[in-house]
Amino acid sequence: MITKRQKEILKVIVEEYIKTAKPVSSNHICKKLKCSSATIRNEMVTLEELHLLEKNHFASGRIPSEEGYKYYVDNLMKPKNMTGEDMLKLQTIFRNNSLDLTDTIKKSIEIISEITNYTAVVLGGASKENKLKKVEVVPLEDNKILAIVITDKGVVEHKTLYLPSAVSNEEVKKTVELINKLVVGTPINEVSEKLEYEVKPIIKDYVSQYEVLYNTFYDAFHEFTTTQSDNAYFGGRTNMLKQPEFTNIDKVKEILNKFEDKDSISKMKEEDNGINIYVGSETELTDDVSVIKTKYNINGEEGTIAIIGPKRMEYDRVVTLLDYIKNNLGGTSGK
Amino acid sequence: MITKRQKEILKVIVEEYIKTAKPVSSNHICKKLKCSSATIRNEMVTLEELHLLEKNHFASGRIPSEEGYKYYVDNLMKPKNMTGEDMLKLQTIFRNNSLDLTDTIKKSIEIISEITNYTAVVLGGASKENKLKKVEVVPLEDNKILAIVITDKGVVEHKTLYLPSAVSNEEVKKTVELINKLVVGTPINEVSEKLEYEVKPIIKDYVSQYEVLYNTFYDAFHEFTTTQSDNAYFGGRTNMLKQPEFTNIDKVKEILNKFEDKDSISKMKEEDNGINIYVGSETELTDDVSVIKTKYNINGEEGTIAIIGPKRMEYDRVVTLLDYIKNNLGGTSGK
DNA sequence: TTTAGCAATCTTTTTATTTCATTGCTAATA
DNA sequence: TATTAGCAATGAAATAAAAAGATTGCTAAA
Repeated sequence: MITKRQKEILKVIVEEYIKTAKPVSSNHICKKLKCSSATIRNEMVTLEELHLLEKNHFASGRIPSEEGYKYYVDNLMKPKNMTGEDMLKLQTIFRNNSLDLTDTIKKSIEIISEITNYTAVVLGGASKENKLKKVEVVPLEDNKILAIVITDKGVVEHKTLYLPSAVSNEEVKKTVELINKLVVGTPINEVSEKLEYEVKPIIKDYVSQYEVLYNTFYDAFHEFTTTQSDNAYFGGRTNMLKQPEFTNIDKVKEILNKFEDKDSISKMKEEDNGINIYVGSETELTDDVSVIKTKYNINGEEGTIAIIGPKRMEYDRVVTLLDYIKNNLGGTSGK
Repeated sequence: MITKRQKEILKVIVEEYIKTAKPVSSNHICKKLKCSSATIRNEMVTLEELHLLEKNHFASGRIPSEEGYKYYVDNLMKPKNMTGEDMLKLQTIFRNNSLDLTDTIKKSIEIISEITNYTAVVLGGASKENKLKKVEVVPLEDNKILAIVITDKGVVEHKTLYLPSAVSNEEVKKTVELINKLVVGTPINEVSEKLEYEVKPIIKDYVSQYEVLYNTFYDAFHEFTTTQSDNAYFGGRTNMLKQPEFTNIDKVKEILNKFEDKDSISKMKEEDNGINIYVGSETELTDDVSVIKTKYNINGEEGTIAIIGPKRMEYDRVVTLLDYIKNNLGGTSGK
C-alpha cells in the first residue's frame, strides 16, 4: 500500500511536472510539503520501486511514469473549477441559437483546442439512429442529377449522379417516389439492405432501365452511410508542435501521421459512458500522448469527443471542460 | 547579359539543389559540364554579382537566391514529362464517373500532395456564377426546420433553423414558395440583395410573422454565400515537415499557422490564367516557401488550385502535374 | 580564356574540461 | 523508528579547444 504522504508527493510531482515539463527535484517538493529533502528522497525511492516514478538519469529529478499518471488520474486528481474566461468563451457558442448541434460541437472543440493547446476531435458526429426522412432529386444540366438525402435529425448529404442518357426523367422520378414510399423511416445503416431486398424486386416492374438506375442509387446510398460513420473533425491538429516535449520533429510527424489515418482514431471509440482517460500506451496512438474522451448522445445524435495531448496534459482541466460541454450540449439543443 | 554557359551552370545548380538540399560546389558541376572547377568558380562569382546565387558562408557551395529561382522558372526550366506512375494515380480519379467535379478536384489534390510531399489546396471551389436553383424546407421535430439551398451547378448547402413557435408551418411554406418564385435563377452572391429589396416588401403582405421568418432566412443565406466563397480544402497540410529545410520547429509552426489563417491563402488568389509561380517573398506566406497555382473554370464552376512547397520545390514536375489536372478536369466533367 | 595549385575561410566533428543540479548513502539526531 | 544533515558520486549540459574537411578566391602558369 501507498501511504498518505507518498500520495501527496506523487500528486505534487505530477502536477509540477505537468506545469513545467521539467523533472521535479526533492528540494522542490520540500517547499510544498513540510519535511526535509532527504525524507522526500527516501519516499521517492519507494515510489520508484512501485513504478510510479521514473528518472531520466542518475542525478535528474523524478518524472511520473505511465503508471504514475494513471494512479494520479484515478486516485489523486481533483476536479478543477472552470476559469471564468474559459466558461465565457464556451458560452458564446452555447448561446448562439443559429448554430445546430453539429456546428456547436465543432465550434466547441475549436475553442477547446485553442484554449488548451491540445488537439481536439469529434468522431462520427452523425448517428446510426438517423432515419431516412426524404430523398430529393433535382435535375441539373446534361444528364446530371443531384440526389439529396435527408435524415430526421437534419443531416443532409448530396451527390451528383451521372445517368446514361437512355434513362428518362420520368424513370428517375418514379424511382425516387418508390424509395420515398418504401424506405423513408429506415435507420440510415439499414437503407442499403432495404434497397436490395424491398426496392429492387419492385422497381423492376415499374422502370425499364432499372438496373442502371438502381445501381446508381445503391452506390450513392452506400457511400453516404459509410462517410457518415467515419467522420472525423479536428481542432488544433498541429497543436502538438506547441508542446515542449515535441521538439523532435520525427515524433511530431509520427503523431500527425496517426491523425491522418482515421482508423487509429476510430479505434479509441468503444468505451463506456462518462469521461475516459487513456495514458500513453493505452491510446492506440503513441506512447507519448494521452487521450481524454467522452461519448455524447443528444436526441439520438451520438458521437465521441476526444482531446489529445502530451502525457503531461492538464487532465483535471480537460476533464472539467469536457464535462461542461457535455452538460451544455444537451441543455441548449432544443432551444 | 548572362552567357549561355552561365545559364547552364545556374540550371545545374538549381536542379541539383532541388534534388539534394545541399549547397552545390564547383567540383560537382565540373562533372556535368566539361570544364574545370576553377572556370566554374569564376562564373559563379559573376552569377553571384548578378544576385542569382548565394553562399551560406565563405567556403560553402552556392545555392540559388530567390532571384535565381525566378530566373530558373522563367527562362531555364523545361516542362517535365509525367511519369507513368503519377499519371496512373491521377487517372484512377478522372476515370471514376461517380465523382462530381468538386470531389474530383479534392481527390486530385490529395494525390498531388501525396506524390510530391508538398501541400495542396483548393480555394473557393464553388463559383459566384452558381445560380439559385431551388430552396427546399423540411420540418424536423420540435420547432426545427431544415433549409436546403441548391444551385444549378449542383452545390448544396443546408442549415438547421430554429423558429419561434409562433410561426406556423403554413407561413414557412408560404415564405419558401415566395423565395422560390422570386429568387430562383439569381446568382448566389446577389441573393441577399434580392431578398432585401424584392422579397421583403412582398412577404409582408402574406405572412404575419414575416420579420422573424425573413431574418432567419436572410441570415441563413448570408452565411451560405460567405462560407461558399472562402472555402479552402487542404491536402497534405503537414507535408512541410517532410522537407529537410524545415527541421526548425518554429519555422514549421509559422507556416502551419499561416495555413490556419485562410486570408493569407486567399490573398494569393487574384491572378491571370495559366499557371503562376510565386517564389519566396512573392507568396504572401513566408520567404521560405514557393507557391504554384492555377485557376480553373469548368462550366462556370471556378476556383484556384495551389501547391505550396519549399522554395526548393520541383517546379517543373508540379507545373506538369497542374497542367495535366487542368486539362483532364475539363475533359471528363460532362462524361 | 582556361586551368592547376594552394592558402584562407568557415563549418562540422571530435575531444576535453568545467559547471551544476540532484541523487544515494551514511551517520547523527529527535 | 523516523527524520534529517552532510557529502561524495553521478551524469547531463554548457563551454572551450582542437582537429578535420570542404570549398572558395586568388595567383600564376598554360
